[in-house]
Amino acid sequence: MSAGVTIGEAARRSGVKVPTIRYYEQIDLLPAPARSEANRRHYEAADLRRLAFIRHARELGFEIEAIRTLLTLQDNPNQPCGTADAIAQARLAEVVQRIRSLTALKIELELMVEGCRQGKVCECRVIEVLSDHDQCESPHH
Amino acid sequence: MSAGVTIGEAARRSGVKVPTIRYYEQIDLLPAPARSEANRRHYEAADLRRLAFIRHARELGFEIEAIRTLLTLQDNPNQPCGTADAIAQARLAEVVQRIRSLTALKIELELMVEGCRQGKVCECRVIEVLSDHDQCESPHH
DNA sequence: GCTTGCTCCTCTAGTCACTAGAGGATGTAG
DNA sequence: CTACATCCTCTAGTGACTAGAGGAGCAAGC
Repeated sequence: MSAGVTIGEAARRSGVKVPTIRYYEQIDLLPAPARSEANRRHYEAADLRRLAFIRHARELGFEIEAIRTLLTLQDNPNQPCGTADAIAQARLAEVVQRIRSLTALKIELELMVEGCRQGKVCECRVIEVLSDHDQCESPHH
Repeated sequence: MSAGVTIGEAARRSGVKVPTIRYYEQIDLLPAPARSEANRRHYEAADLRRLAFIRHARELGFEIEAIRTLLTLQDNPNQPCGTADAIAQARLAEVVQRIRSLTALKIELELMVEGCRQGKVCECRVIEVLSDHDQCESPHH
C-alpha cells in the first residue's frame, strides 16, 4: 500500500508548481486528495496522471474549461470522441491563425529594428513606424 | 479653433474602444483631455495621434509599460534612441520564440487530429496523446 | 532536547489589460 | 415630447495564476 507523495513531490514530478496544484484543486479540476494526520495532502498515482494530463494540455495552450471537458471525456471513455476532436481542431485553428499574425508582426518588427540607425529618437524608425501605421508592410494586424 | 471630438468619435477614429480610452486615461497613459461644460471629454488632434500610437503598439504586442517608455521617448526626441531599439528588439525576440513554439505545437495538434478516427473516446488519439507526453514529436514544449 | 531550515497549511490580495454592468445625466432626431 | 444613443462615474469580474502573511510540522545535525 502506497502512502502517496507530498504536494512538493507531486509538483516536482508533474512540473506543475505547488500553488498551482492547490489552485487546480480549488477550481475542482483536480480532486481533493486524502490528507495525512497533520492535514497534509498526499497524492496517488491516479492524481499524478491527471496532473500530467492537465499540464500537457496547458502546454498545448488549451484553456482550463476545455481541459475540464477533456477530463470528463477521459473519465467516460465509452462515448464518441467528436467533442475531443472538435476541441483539438478549434485549438489548431487558433494556433494557425496566431502563427500567421505573429509572422506578419515579425516582419514589421524586423523592418523597424533594421531601420533604426541608433541615432536620436527624432529620426528613429521604431518610433516613427509606431506613430504611423501606413508605413507598415501589411495593414492587417 | 477646433472644439475637439467626443470620446465616441475618438474611439471610432482610433479603433480603441470607449472604455479602453477611459482606462488609458486612468492609468496615465493618455493625458486627461479638456471637458465640455457638461463634463464630457473632448479630444484634440494630438490626443488622437497618441491614441493611434498606443493602438498600433498594442497591436504589435508591446506591453503597456513598454508603450509608456516609448511614449516618453517620443515626447523627448532629442535623446539617443537605444532604448526604443532595445524594446523593439526584445519584442522581436519574444515573437520569434513564440512562433517557434507555436509551430511545434501545431505539429502536435495536427498529429492528434489526424490520429483521431472519430470513434469512441477510449481509442481517441487526442485524449491519448494528452495523457502521455512521450507520444509527442518534440518533447520540448 | 534544541535549533535551523525546509516544507506544508489557509487565506487574502495582486497581476495584466481590459470588459461588463449599475445607475444616472445629457444630447439629438423625429 | 419622447425615444434612444451617448456620455459620466464607480465597482467588480475575467483567466490563470502568483505573491505574501502568518502559522504549524518535520527531518537533520549538534
